[in-house]
Amino acid sequence: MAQVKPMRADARRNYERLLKVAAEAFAEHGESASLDDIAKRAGVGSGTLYRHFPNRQALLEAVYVDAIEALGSRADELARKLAPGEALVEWLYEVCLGTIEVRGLKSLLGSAVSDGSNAALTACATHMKSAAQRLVEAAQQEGTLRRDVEPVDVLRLAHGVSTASELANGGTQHLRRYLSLLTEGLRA
Amino acid sequence: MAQVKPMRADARRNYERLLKVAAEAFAEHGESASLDDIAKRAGVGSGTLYRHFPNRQALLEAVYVDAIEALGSRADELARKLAPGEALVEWLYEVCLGTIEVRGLKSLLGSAVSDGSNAALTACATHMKSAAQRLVEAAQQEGTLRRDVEPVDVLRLAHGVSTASELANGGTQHLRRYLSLLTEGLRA
DNA sequence: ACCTGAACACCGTTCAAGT
DNA sequence: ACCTGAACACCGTTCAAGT
Repeated sequence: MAQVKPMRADARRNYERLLKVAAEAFAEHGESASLDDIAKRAGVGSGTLYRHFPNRQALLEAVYVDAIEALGSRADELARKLAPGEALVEWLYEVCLGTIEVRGLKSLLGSAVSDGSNAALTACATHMKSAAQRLVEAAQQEGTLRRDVEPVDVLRLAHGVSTASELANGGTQHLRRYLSLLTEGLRA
Repeated sequence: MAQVKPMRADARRNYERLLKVAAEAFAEHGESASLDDIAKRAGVGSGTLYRHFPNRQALLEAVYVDAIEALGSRADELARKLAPGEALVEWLYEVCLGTIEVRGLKSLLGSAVSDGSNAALTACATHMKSAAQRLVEAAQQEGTLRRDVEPVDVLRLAHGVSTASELANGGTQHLRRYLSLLTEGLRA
């Protein structure tokens, strides 16, 4: 595999400034924060932003890679602590909570589990799908989860539950309840 | 109640042209079709569009009132033909199908069942909610639907199921299956 | 009373010119 | 190799001037 060529010092500095500022901007203004504004706040020409991140999805992915990684690890932690079925339910809860609380994450995860999925987010898509797969297969093995659902179905439905929750004042008051309705339906 | 003042002939003509063109534009380009383009295609200054429809939601609502009315009537038709529980399920299916196939309708129904709901769409919001209420209460009476769900919950969750379905190639291949997972969870 | 369209303040994206 | 920022083609929205 080709080693990634190290960036020039100024390029690396700009890249990191952009990431930092973008994270703040997405947190503040949501997933549709102005890219031009991000470049300006990072003290960088707009072209530089495009050089590093060819589109909004690429920037979103770069900003939230860590959060996605964490969700993946969380799946394994829960798998060690809880029975498979419970681990899946709890993981889905945390995924939903993340997509609601960490503004911008939802858009990214949404396109990650969408079919016409951008090649650029294959990375985080496969990461989420493999985490889901481990929990789904274990729960099916255990016999508590329907056998006719695939990992990607579960992720899409969780995305739907987040969307439904957000319709209530954009909050999380109903998240547990809405999710439990889904998990009732998923039960074997 | 105050009688609505009849519009001047040219105003009424513009209003109708705008509605017609907007319906085409939303169908073609989705709910975020360019308003400026709609005005141009209707042969009207952009200010005229704003005079009749102060914002995008207002225009969306005007375009889809009929479709919403139809969904409401459909609820009652189904209630006459089917057992309460089945009527609710079938109605939700048709609602989801509508929001996926009639581009632009989803955005409108989404904000209709959202809490921070614009006063302007109270009309179609109450319409959908009352249709849902009739089916929900009947099904609860019958004993096939959980008693801890409210009509608005059901509408929000249906919106979530549509969203989940759209993540699969924007199609309806999985709609029945995803919806049935939800209705399993809703069963008393 | 209603319409027009220029004007404004924003977008995202590209690319020639600079270092 | 990378950066800059002007330039372009778009938005939505407002409002003075016209009928």
